[in-house]
Amino acid sequence: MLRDRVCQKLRQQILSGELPPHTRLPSEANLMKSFGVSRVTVRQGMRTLAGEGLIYSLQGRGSFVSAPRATYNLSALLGFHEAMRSMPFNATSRLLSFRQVAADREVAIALKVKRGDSVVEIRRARCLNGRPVSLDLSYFPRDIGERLQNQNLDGDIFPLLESRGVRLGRSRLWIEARGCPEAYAVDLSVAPGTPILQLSRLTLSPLGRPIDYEYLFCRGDAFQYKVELERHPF
Amino acid sequence: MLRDRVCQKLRQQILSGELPPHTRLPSEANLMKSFGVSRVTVRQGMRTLAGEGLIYSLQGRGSFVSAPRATYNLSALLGFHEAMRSMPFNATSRLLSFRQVAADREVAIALKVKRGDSVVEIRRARCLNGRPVSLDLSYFPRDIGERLQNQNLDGDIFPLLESRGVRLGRSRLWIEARGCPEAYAVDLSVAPGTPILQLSRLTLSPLGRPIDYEYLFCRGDAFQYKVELERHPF
DNA sequence: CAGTGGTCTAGACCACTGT
DNA sequence: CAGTGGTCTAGACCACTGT
Repeated sequence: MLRDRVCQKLRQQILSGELPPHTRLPSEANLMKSFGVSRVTVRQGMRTLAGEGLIYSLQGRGSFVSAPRATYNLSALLGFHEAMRSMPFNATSRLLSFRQVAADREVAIALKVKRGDSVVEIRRARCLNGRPVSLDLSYFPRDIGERLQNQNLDGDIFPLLESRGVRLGRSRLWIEARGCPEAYAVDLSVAPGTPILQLSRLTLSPLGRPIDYEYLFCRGDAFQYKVELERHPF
Repeated sequence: MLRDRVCQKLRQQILSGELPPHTRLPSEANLMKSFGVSRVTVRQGMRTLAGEGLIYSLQGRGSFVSAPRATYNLSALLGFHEAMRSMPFNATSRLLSFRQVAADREVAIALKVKRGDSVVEIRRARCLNGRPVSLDLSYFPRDIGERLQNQNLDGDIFPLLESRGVRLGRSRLWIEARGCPEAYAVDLSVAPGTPILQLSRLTLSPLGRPIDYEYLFCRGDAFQYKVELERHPF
């Protein structure tokens, strides 16, 4: 179909990052010419992309690439790629480092190990449409972290752990807003001090053993987070 | 706008129940004539309604009224009307009975009262677009149920309770499929034995006191239920 | 076969934005 | 003012369904 050609071309350019967020798309008149189709057909294609959340239009000004704002349902206990699978975004991860470190106070308490005990730290950057949206710092008890050694960590860790015999149960989540620490500013492409969301998530085995304590430093403009809440916090 | 006239007229007919689910709408050609608009305008209106989930189209056959299939997020601890507020459906409730009864075994355990103790029972029918979708049986400890006496129970009970000083905390939910009991078949407009969903929901105060034990007998074709799950039940 | 929705064209007038 | 997206018309050809 003609309209699909318009969709696919623009979608590819957006998902690849070639057209970054808030870029103006060619005008409808230009798209008519370059694709050799009528205006209705151009508009049907644009409407499809708008429905996917990839573009938005402003009368008198033009159509623009949306900033990806995926809904990340944190209570479903899904990894980043699992959660993004149903979204019209191109989700990628990049392993930054994998090392053994001494547990600091917070990590030690969360993972129920002694302060200074050796734990496995994994740092990864998550991208949507080629732009960084979050930085993940995960800490695992040593015996569990070792099962991830020499694995491909560009995907989700949860399914990987499960395939290696680690069962997951429930997780607990804390959310706060803070200024972006200098150490993470470059990887997130924001200025230090920019308000970001920090999520801390502890995932437990079905029997309550700590499996993973994770910090996510998230650009606030990238996600909508969803957490099922009690009616009133108490 | 012309297309809005098409939308509004059809939407009103669907929400009022005048056009029941699976009814064929007038053909696009007929709508063009009766509204005096072009085909594109008719189709834009139809697309809006399809986006709202109110109609669906089959090539070569026609366009039809959708069966309302709302997503009812049960874990959010919302009442029926609260949950439906964002849906394009016309949600109504009807009080069937309000009485004091002796607690049977299951209710007594759930509400932590003695078997045979007096509890308040409220029976209500819930409708979407004028058609019955579920039958609710709610049981309250007597002191709480009494606060609902002489209240308007056509809306949600949760906000009503809260306005009368009862705080709600969390709820637990059980789901099962069963044949529709004869006693409820008429109110649900199904034949006895038709597979329906039975939900049992116990709602607790923030301090863990049982507030409400509720059975929902739901037509399976009316809802999509959503419950956040643990990764693996255990 | 007649009737349905799916796709597409060429053209019009409009409201709105920015210069 | 020129350029943008928003709405709408009249008409065409098509694939599909049911008789």
